[in-house]
Amino acid sequence: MPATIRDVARVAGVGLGTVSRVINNSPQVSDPTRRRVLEAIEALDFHPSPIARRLSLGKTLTIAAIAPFFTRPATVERLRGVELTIAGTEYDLIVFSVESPERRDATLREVTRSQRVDGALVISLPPRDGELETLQASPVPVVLIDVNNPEMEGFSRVVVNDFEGGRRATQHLLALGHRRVGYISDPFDEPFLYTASRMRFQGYQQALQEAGIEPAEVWHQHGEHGRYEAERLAIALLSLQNAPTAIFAASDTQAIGVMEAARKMGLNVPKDLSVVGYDDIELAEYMGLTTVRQPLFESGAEGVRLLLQAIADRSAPPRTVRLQTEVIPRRTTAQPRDGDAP
Amino acid sequence: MPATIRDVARVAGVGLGTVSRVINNSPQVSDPTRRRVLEAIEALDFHPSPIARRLSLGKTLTIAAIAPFFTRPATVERLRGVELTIAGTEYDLIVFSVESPERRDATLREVTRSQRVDGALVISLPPRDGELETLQASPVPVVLIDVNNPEMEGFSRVVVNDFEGGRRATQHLLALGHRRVGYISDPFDEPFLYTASRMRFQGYQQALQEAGIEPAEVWHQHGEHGRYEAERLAIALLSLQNAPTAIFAASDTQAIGVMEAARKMGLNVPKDLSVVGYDDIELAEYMGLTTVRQPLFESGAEGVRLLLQAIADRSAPPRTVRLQTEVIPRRTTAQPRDGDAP
DNA sequence: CTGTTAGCGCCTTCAA
DNA sequence: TTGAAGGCGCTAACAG
Repeated sequence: MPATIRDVARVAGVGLGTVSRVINNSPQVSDPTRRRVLEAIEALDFHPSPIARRLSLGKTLTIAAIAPFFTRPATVERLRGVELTIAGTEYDLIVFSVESPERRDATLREVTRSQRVDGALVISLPPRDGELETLQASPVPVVLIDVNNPEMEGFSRVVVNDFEGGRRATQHLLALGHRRVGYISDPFDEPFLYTASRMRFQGYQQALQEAGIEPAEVWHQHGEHGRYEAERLAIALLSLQNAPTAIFAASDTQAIGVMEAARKMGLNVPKDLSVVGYDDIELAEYMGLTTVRQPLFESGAEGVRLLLQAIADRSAPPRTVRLQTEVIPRRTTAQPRDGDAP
Repeated sequence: MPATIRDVARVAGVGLGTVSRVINNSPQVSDPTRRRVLEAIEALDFHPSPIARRLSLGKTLTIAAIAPFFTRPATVERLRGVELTIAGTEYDLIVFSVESPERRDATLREVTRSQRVDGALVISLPPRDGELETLQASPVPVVLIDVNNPEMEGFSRVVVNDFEGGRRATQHLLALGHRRVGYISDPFDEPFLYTASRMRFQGYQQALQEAGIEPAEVWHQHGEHGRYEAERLAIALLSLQNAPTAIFAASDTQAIGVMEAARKMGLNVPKDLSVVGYDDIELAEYMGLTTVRQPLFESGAEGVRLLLQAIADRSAPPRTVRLQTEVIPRRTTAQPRDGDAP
C-alpha cells in the first residue's frame, strides 16, 4: 500500500493540512516544519495520488489530442510536438486515433463533455456537418491544429499560411523558368472540407497571375487524397497536348503519385518534369522531393500553449497562430528542358 | 455545472446508492426503479465523473504506453494497435514519447509507481543498466513489446521470432541463387541492447549453413542505427573484392541506406545487388523494397490484451506471445547477375 | 504558522 | 430491493 498524506502527517507529527501545504509549496510553512515533513515524505517514499488531487481540485489535469494518427505522416510529427510540450507540464496527454466517422463523432462528443478532460486538441480533422455545434457547445476549451476552414474562425487555432505556401511553391517553379504549371490536389468544392488545398490553389493562381500567366483550367486536377489517385491525375495531366512542365502537388503523398506517373510514362524528373510537394514528410527528404515545409512539430507545441492559456483563462478571446511555410528545394525541380517561349 | 449522482437520485426520487447500482448494471434493481433512474439520467444528461469513480474504485483506469514515438516508423504502427485496442475498453491511454535517456528513466520510474496508472506498455525500449530493477520492483504490471532481450524473460512480452525472420530473409536470397550474402545491422555486442539484430543474424547464419555456405566474417558490417551509417557500411561491404551480391539489412531504414549506397556506386538494384530489409514500414512498399514484415499493429493489440489480463489477475505468471514474420518479395531482389558457381 | 473540518463524486458495505 | 453512511486521498477554508 502506498503511503498517504495521513501517514506522512503522522510520521512528521503534524496535521495533514501542513503536509498538503508542503506538497504545494505554500510559503506559509516554517522551515523546520517543512524539513520534518520533507523527511517523512522521503522516508515513506510518498507520492501524492494524482486522482485524489484531481477530484479535490475539480480538474482532470488531462488534455486530449484527437487526430487521424496514421493516415497522414505529418500528423505524427504534430503529435510529437504536442507530447513534448505537455511533458513539461503537470498535465497528462490522452490520445485518440480516429479512423472512422463513427469513432470520430463519438470521441468528439465524449471529449467535449466536462469531467473528462480540461481541454482538447483537434488535429487535422476538418469538421463535418453538425460537429461545429458540438464544438461550439463544448464546455471544455478546444484548440484546432491544422484546421483552416473559414467556418472555424471563432476557435483558437494553429494554422499554416497555405495561400502563401502555394504561392511560394509556384514562384519557385516560375523562377526556374516554367510557364505551364499543373496543380494536383484533393477536391475542394464541398462546404465542410479541408480547405488547405483550396488556399494553396489560390496562392498558386496568384503567383501565376503575378507572372503574367493565366492558369488554364485543365492544369488543375483533383481527386480523392492518396498516392494512386494522384498518379492517375498526373497521367491525365501529362497526356494533354502542351502538358505542364511542372506539377505542384498539394501534399507530398500526392507528389509521390506524380513521380510514379512520370516513371511509368518514361519521363525523367526533374529533366522532363519538375515536381513540388507539400508538407515535407520524412519520405520527402529521402526521395529528394522539393517541397513546402510547414512547421509540424511547432504546430503541435503551439497548440498546447494556446490550449493551456485557454484553460487558465476561459474568457480569453480565441486566438489564431499562423505559422509560415518554407520551400525546401531538392532534386525534383529544375529548369524545363525546352524553353517555353510564347 | 454537470449533474452528479445526487441530482439524479433526487430527480428520480431514490437513494444515491440505487443510482450507482443502475450505472454499474447491478442486477439487484427492480425494473421500474431502474427505468425511473434511467429517465432522470437522460433528463439531466448525467455522466458519471471518471475521476470520482477512479478514486472510489482505487483504480486509475488508465494505462501508459512508453515508446520512442518517432525514431522508428514501426513504433507508430504498434501504437496504433495499442490505441485501437484500448479504445474498446474503459481504459484511457496516456502516451509518453521518450527521446532522451533522462526522460526515459524519469518516465519509467514515474509510471511504474502505483497510483499513476494501472499498467504500462513498454515498446521497443531495450532496458538499460538499472532499469531492470525498476521494472521488476514495479507494483504495476508491465508488458514489453518488441523487447527481445534474454534478460527480459520473466516479463510478459510480445516479441517477434527474429531468428526465424533472419532465416527466412536469407533463404529468400539463397533461393534466388545468391551465394554471397551480406548482413548490415546495429552492433550487438553490448549486454543490454536491442537483441533483434543478433537474433536475425543467427537466423541468417543458420540459413547460410543449411545451404552449405560458411558465412564470411567480413560479410557482417554493423554500426549505429540509421540510414547514413548503413550507407557507409554498405559501401565498405560492396568495395570488397568478391563483394556480396545481396545484402540483408536488419531494418528497412538501413536497407534504404544500402540502396543509396548502390545508387552512388552505380549499381543497379536488383540487377547488380539484391536488398532485403526488415519491418515493412510504409516507405518499403513505396520503394518496392523486399522486406520481412512483422505484425506491428497486432503486436500493439496483443500487448494490450496481455496487459489487461495481467491487471485483472496480478498473480498470473508472465506470458510471452511470439508473432511470426513473413517475407514480402518486391522489386529489390532478383537472381544475381553472374552465376556464382564455386 | 498550523491543526481541524468539510467537501470533491462515486462505490460499497450494512441495515432495513 | 433499497436507503443511508463511511471512505477513497487530497485541497482549502476556518479557527486557533
